[in-house]
Amino acid sequence: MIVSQTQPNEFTLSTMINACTGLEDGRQGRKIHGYLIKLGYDLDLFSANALVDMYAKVGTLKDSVSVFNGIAKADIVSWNAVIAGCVLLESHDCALELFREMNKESGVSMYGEGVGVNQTTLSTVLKSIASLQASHICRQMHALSLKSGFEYNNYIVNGLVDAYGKCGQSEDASRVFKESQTSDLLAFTSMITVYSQDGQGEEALKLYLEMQSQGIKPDAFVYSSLFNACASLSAYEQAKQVHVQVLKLGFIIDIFAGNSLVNSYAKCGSIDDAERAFREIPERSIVSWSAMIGGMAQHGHGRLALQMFNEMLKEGVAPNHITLVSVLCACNHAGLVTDAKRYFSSMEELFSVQPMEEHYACMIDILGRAGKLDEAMELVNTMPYEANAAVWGALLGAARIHKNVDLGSKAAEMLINLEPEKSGTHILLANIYASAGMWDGVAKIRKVMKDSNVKKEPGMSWMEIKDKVHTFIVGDRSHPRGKEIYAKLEELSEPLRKAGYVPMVETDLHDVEEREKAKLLYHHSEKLAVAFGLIATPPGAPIRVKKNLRICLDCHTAIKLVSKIASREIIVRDINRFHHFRDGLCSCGDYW
DNA sequence: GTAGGGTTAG
Repeated sequence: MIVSQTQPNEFTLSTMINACTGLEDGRQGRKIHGYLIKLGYDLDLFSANALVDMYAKVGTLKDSVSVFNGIAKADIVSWNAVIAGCVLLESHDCALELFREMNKESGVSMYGEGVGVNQTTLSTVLKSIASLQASHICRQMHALSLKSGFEYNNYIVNGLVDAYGKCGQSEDASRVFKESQTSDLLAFTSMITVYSQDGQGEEALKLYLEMQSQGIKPDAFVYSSLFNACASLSAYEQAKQVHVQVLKLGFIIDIFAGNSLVNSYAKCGSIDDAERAFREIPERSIVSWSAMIGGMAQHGHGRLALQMFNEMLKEGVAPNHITLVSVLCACNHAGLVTDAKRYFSSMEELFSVQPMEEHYACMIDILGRAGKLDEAMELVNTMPYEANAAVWGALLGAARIHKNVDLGSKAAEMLINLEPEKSGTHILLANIYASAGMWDGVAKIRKVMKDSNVKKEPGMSWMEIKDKVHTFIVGDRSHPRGKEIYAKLEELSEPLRKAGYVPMVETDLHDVEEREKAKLLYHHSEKLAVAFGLIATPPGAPIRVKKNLRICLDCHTAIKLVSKIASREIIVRDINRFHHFRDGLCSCGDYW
């Protein structure tokens, strides 16, 4: 019997195209497309939609759009697929444009019923909104989701939480999340991520507990965000606990969570734990290396950071622009000016990374800190960028260290123009005036701050004991062990005085009486936190403190002496870097 | 048939 060969029909072929998409075989997909045309099936809507999807995922956006444009009567799946293609290839404006066009056709069009939008459409478009950080459009999409009754769909909830979060609207994200009452893992992850990226580490950890109490099983995504929450809180014990849970759950730690863990331990003040975590990552990526090098830089271990960088190069890993910022940063914190110059001038040739604004800012900071103010200014004048706040900030810092009133006032003026709301500029300038004995200048700044209503941003410090984070604000007595803390400071005042500590009352800009001022200064948040550390941890244990601003000059001096008097290692993470106080000295070498 | 969450610097 003769069996005639069966010709594939359009159903078979569209199924095969989907298979190619799944197998990421774009070449095969293209071949089948040829078949479809040859057999005259290319006008079949199912096949065309499959092609739009296939080209977007394993071909080119151009081909995807071209097939889409050839569809006579695109249905909602065609639109969703082509929009998803734009999102996938990060043509977010294109995605929004198509979405608008699609809406235009939502009414009664020349083909009759419009295609409308469904949950898939909104969920896809929300991703573009997140990437573009378009908060205005996000609000519109939210309204549209409510109008369409999609607010309880997990994809939509997750999309809205994510988009609001990326647009910097964490309160809206949190409202959507709470109202949805979802128990979806991805929505929880998005919300936890929003909190941790918004500096609300406590909220992130709380939500993680709630998630567990609901019996939702976490995965590696959740942990990478959680480690970031620990990093932002500088919560070392928390990071360790979460790390133990990851190990217990038997996750072979994935690269993202591993990188977050390295970063977290470094930011929590333990560079040794960070390095152990780093060594345990099976296949280290450029992010792992950058995190490790950046961590060492922040801790002031410049030479070690450079060694790490060389090790990375030996392993054949190419640095990116962030790695090189970290390398320069390492040179900066360790005062390695010559090395920095070498890396800066050869980075393009050796690593094909063109110096960006960040690299210039870093290099200017290095030169300025080292007292090479002329060289720094020359770089400012010759670089291909307009000097930004980072550059003027670096110059202001250099002017403070090297007591250069002219440069200081110039930089401060520029900075106040660029960032009028920040009080730190005024305070640094006051420091410069004070160190030059220009008290009328200090008084003038005090007046300017009062008149222009620039409030000194409240300094806060944190100290973690077991799994609790204790917060301190200047002069605050509400801590349960407040009495003991103040008694400890009182007890320290005599040995401090004997060791040469003189309160630097002059540069304090609080508008209060002189005597009141000395008291305030002595009860700065970082001093309270350190005193608490002394009474709440066993003798000899390191004390880890985090501050939301730069550590103040007076506290820096005092804590150096306390480290000697109390024989304690004291680690303070301020907004810029770590200060390791030991035996009367600080790892920053007093340049920060 | 079309849709979702995570990492490094300043």
